[in-house]
Amino acid sequence: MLTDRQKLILQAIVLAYTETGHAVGSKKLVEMLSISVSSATIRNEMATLEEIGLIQKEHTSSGRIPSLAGYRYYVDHLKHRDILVGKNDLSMIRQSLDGSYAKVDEIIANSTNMLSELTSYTALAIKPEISDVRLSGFRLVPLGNHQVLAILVTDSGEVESQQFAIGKDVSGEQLEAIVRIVNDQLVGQPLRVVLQRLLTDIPTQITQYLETPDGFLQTFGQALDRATSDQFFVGGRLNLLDFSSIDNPTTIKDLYQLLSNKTDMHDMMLPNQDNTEVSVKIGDEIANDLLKNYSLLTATYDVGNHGRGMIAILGPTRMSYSRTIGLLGAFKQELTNKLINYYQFYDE
Amino acid sequence: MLTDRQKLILQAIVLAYTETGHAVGSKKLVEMLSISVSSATIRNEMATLEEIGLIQKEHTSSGRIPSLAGYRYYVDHLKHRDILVGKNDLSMIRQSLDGSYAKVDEIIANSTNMLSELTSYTALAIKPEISDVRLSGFRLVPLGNHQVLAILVTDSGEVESQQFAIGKDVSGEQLEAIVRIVNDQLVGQPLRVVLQRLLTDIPTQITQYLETPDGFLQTFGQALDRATSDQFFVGGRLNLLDFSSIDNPTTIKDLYQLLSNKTDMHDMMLPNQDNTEVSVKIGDEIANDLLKNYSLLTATYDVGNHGRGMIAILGPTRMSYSRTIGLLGAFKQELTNKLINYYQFYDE
DNA sequence: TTTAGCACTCATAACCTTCAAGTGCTAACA
DNA sequence: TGTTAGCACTTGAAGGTTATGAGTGCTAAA
Repeated sequence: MLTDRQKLILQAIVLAYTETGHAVGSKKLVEMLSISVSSATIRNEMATLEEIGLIQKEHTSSGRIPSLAGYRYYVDHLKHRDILVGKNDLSMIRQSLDGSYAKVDEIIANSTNMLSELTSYTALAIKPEISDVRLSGFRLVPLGNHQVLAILVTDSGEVESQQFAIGKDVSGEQLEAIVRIVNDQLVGQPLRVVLQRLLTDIPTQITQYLETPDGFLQTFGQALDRATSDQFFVGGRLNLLDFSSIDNPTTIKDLYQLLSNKTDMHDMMLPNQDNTEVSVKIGDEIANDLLKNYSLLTATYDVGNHGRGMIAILGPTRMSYSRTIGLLGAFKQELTNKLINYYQFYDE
Repeated sequence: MLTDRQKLILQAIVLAYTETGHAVGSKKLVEMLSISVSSATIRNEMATLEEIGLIQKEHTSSGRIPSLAGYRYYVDHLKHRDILVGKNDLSMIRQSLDGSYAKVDEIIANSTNMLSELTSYTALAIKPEISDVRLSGFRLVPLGNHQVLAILVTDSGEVESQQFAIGKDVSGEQLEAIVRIVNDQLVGQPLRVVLQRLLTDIPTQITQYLETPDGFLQTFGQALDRATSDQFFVGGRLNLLDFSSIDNPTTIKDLYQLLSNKTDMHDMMLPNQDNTEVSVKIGDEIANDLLKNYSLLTATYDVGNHGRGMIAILGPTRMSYSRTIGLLGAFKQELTNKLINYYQFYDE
C-alpha cells in the first residue's frame, strides 16, 4: 500500500512524463508538487517506488519514468475519477456524428477518423455484431450485357451487392430458379450455415440451372465474406509515424500489416474483465509482441438487439490516459445514441 | 555533344549510383569500365561532364552523382534500347493477371499491388476512361425494412449500387414512378448532364412522388460520384517509407495525402509528349514540389472503345530506370491484353 | 523522519584527431 | 594534344576526449 505522498509523487511523474517525454527528477518534483519537503526526501520516496516496481530509470543517473506497472497503478487508482472531456471535444464529437448516414459503415468509418484526429493516436472500430446473423433476403437483378447483380441482405441490416457475369444463353427463368433455391434453402439460415452449404450441397443444385456455376458461387461467397468480415475500421494509421520509433521501417510495415488483420485485432481488443467503461491494456498486457510499447484502450458499445461493437484507441504507453479515456468514454456514449437513433428508423 | 567515352562514364555513374547509392569516384570508374586510361583522365572527363551539368558532387571532395539532367540524358540516350524484362518478372506479371475477375476494379487494384511488389516502389493506376460515359441503366430494388437499393449502370460497364432509406408509407408504385422519371429523362445521358440535372429540375419532379426526396437524391449523387471518380488506385504506399528521407514525418504525411487525391495525381501522370511507350518524369519535371526528389514513370494503355487508362510507378530519382521502364512497359502490354479479353466477353 | 552535503554516474554535446576517398592542378610525357 | 603520375588539399565519417548538467545514493547531523 502506498502512502499518500507516494501516490502524489507517482501521479506527478506520470503526468509530467506523458506530457513532456522527459524523465522526471527529484528537484522537478519539488517544484511541481508545492510540497514542503526537500528533494532528498523525494529521492527517498522515489527509491521506494522503484523498489516496488512502479517507476524505473532510463540509466543509472537519470530521473524516473513510470514502469508499465506504474501506468497501470495510475490508471487504476490515481487518474481523476470524473474525467473531464473538454467542451470543444464534446461538441466536435457531436458535430461529427450529426447528419444523415445511409449505412452503418459510414458512421463507424467516420468515427475512427474523428477519434484519431481528436487524440492524435490511431483509432480502431468494430461494427455492431450480433452473434448469429442470418441471411434474410436474396435477389438477382439482371443488368443487361450478361451482367447480373447479386444482392444479399442480412437480418442485421447489412446489404451486400456484387456483380458477376453469366453466359449469354442464360435465361431469366434460370435465374429465377436459382433465386428460388436460395430463398427456399438458405434464406433464414445463419450465415455460417450458408457459407458451409455453399461448399457442399448447393453447387450440385445450381448446376441443374447453370452450366458454369463458378462465377455465381464465387460472387455469392465473396459477398458473404464481406457481410461477415468487413466490419473492421482503422483511422489515423499515419499517426503511428508520430509516436513509433521510426528507426526500424520494418516494424512500421509489420504494424500496418497487423492493423489490417481483422481477427488479430479483434482478439486484442477484447476488453479486460474489470467492468470499467473503458478497458485499458498497457504494454505487454496486449497479446502481441509488436505492441509491447503501446497501449490499447477499448470501449464496448451496445445497441440492443443490433448487437455490440467496439471502438478503441491505440497509442504509445506514454499516452495521456486521463484525457484519452475520457474522450473514448464520451465518444462511446454519443456513438451509442447515434446508432440507436439510426436503427430506430428501421425497427419502427 | 558527348564523346563516346563521356557517354560511357555517365552511364557507369548512373548505373553504379542507382545500384549502390554511393557517389562514384574516378578510381571506381576505372575498375568498372575496364578502359585502359588512368583515373586522372577519368577525372578530367568528369570535370567536363560536371561543367555540362550532367553530374554533380555531394560536397567538394566527394565522388560524383548524376544530376537530374544526367538522369534525363541517361534515360533519353544511354539506357539499353531493348530493355530486358526478366523471365521471372514476366511470368509473375502473367500469373498475377491470370484468373477470373468480376470487376475491372479488381484487375486494376491487383495490378498496382503487383507492380509495387515487383519494383519495391509505389504504383498508381487509373481505370480505363472514356470521355463521355453515359448512364445506361437504373433500378430500384426494395429490400424490405424501408431500405431500397439503387443501382446505376453506365455504358462503360460500371455498376454502382447504394442503399438508402425511405419513409414507411412509400409504395411500390411511387418507386416505379421514380424509376420511370430516371429512365425517361436521364438514362442515355452523359454522366455530367445527369449530375447537373440532379441539381436543377429533377428534384422537383421527384417531389411529386416522394415527400422527402433528399435521401434518394443524395444516394443517387453519391453513386454517380463513385462511378465517375472512384477510378484511382495506389499500391505499395508503404514502400515510400523505404526510399523517402524519413527525417521529416510531416513530409511523409503530406505525400500520403497527395497520393489519395485523384485529380492531383491524374494531372501529374499525364505523359510527356515524346511518344515513348513509357513516359519518364524526373525530379522537378513532375509538377509538384513534394515530388521533386522522385521520378514518375507513366504508361498509357488503350482498350479501344472502352477507353484509355494509365499505370505508373513513383520511385526515388535514383531508381533503376532500365529495369523499371522495362517492367512497366511489359506490364502495360499484359494488362491491355487482359482487359481486351475481359471486355470481349460483354461486347460479343 | 527529514535534510544538507557530497561523491559519483551517465547522456549529451562540443571539439579534436585520424582515416579513407576523392578532387584539382601541375608538370612531364607520347 | 591527349594522357599520366604525383601531390597538396578537402571532406565526411568514425572514434576519442573532455566538459557539463541533471540526476542519483549515501552519510551524518538536526
